[in-house]
Amino acid sequence: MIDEYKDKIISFYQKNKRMPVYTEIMKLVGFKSKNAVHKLLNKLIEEGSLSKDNTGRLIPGRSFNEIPLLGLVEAGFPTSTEEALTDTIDIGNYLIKDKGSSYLFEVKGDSMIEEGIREGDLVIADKKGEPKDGDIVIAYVDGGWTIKFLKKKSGKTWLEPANKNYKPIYPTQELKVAAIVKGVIRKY
Amino acid sequence: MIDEYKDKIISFYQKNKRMPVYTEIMKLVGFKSKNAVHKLLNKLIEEGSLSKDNTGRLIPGRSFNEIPLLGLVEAGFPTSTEEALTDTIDIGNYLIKDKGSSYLFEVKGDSMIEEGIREGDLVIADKKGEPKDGDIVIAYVDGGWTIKFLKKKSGKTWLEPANKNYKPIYPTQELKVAAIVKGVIRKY
DNA sequence: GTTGACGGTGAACTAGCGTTCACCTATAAT
DNA sequence: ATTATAGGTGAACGCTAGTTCACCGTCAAC
Repeated sequence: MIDEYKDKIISFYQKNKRMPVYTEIMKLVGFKSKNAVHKLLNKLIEEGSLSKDNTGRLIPGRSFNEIPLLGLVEAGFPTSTEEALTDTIDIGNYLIKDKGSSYLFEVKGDSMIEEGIREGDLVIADKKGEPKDGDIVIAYVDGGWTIKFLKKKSGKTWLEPANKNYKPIYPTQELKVAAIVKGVIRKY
Repeated sequence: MIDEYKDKIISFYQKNKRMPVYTEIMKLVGFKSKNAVHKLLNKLIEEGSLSKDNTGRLIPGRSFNEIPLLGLVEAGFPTSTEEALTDTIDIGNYLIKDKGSSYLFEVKGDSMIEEGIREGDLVIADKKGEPKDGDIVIAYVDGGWTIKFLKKKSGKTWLEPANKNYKPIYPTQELKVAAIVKGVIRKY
């Protein structure tokens, strides 16, 4: 019962990007009294699904933005119902450190295929930060944009693909590293 | 100036998982009057960074959860400052269709390497839905959990790795498909 | 049968939120 | 020089949110 209520509140949060107020929860779960809502919320807070910040305002709990991380594939789904669902992750926070300087790009071509980056994948790139040897970067080189490994050695800087069929790129004119790739996401 | 204000409000939202109230915005941006906040918000709403729902409550705009998608890597960063930043994506919504039946697993081993799924990657798997031929699945087979391609043909069902060094798995006892892989994420 | 805990209704109270109005001060336009 | 506009202060106000109190029926424990 209480889990149904929680799910409804979570749905509301997902949909409206904010927590519902008492009267809205009343309608959501079918109560006729704000006091019932109050007691429900206290329970949810007690079990940790929800919390209030220092000003007493309702803020979503972990289960609102995060999804459970069940460990290694080898471990499979936890047998003992409940338990072990401790770890959860907010994918956005996991992938994006510095929002505001992060951008997504769609990958074209197979030059990074051996690194597991395929055509159609999205890569998360951060404009901030100092690119290091070995980083995957979005770079402007010799008149075009590309995604490659950045190599730095003894003062030289060049790009290397992750595909035996392509050759390293030793810039003839300019090599501008615009962003460092921080993550890859693929949807099936 | 106004963009600074917006960034501060966004930061507040990221941190507290809720929109600030007028007095909080006052402190955030250094105003001494709630009316100034009111006028600021009207501007932000007008330019679409923010909005109010039908009950008049403040809800975050697209820029709060989403990050810009700049198109193909080949296109690089837009030259004309501003413009073309139209497309943005909320990574969570992009990857997860049915929250509540979605789980994350960490990949071990290299059996899916040719599909671009590597050790250490996280996969998003959905318990709901009917697994089809060709889907990547989390399955329990012959006493262990694994991630593989699901193959169905003429009444037979088996698993295939994406690695020439491994052989297909024709289940001797049981084959239980527990979840369908909907996405892959990798962090560098 | 009695008691107590649980989960809910209904009503009342207060703090504070969002709005509005009057007013002020630079800066730019005329 | 004058005017209009943008962007801010300060105060006042109505409304509603969250809280609290009194009360009630149901079910389980004793």
